[in-house]
Amino acid sequence: MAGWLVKSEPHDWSWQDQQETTIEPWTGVRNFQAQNNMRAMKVGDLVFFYHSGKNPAIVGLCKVSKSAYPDPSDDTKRFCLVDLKAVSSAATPVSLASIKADPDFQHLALVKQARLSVMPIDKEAWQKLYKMAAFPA
DNA sequence: GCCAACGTTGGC
DNA sequence: GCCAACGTTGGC
Repeated sequence: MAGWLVKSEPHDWSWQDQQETTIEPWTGVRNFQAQNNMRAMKVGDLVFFYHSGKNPAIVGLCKVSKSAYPDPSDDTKRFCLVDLKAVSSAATPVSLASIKADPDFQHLALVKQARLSVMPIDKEAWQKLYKMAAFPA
């Protein structure tokens, strides 16, 4: 199963905000690589919700509730977005520092490409991160 | 708040 | 089509 990670700046859109809404159109992705990743998402795929900025960490788990469709607010018609739904909160947020400190995670785009805001997470890394975050069943 | 990394834009 | 300049993101 494919796993993903999306970043959000908490002052802009936080995990708190995400939980208080049912479905959130994931707008504002204006990077082709990130766009390509979003287009590869399927309904039901799970997505880590990551806070950038101060105390960067994986804080929550979302599910794709609608796969990529054109962003109606985009005049250039170049960009798509997906809808995300909050699933559960990490009992133990996984900090970027701890991810960087673990040799198993050195290949992740999160470590190697700081500026990419939507990225795939391979199965092994996903399972380990999932355990570390201790999501309630 | 600063600075490094990197993606995008635009001139040639 | 290349490359320099610029803007933005995000970690510290």
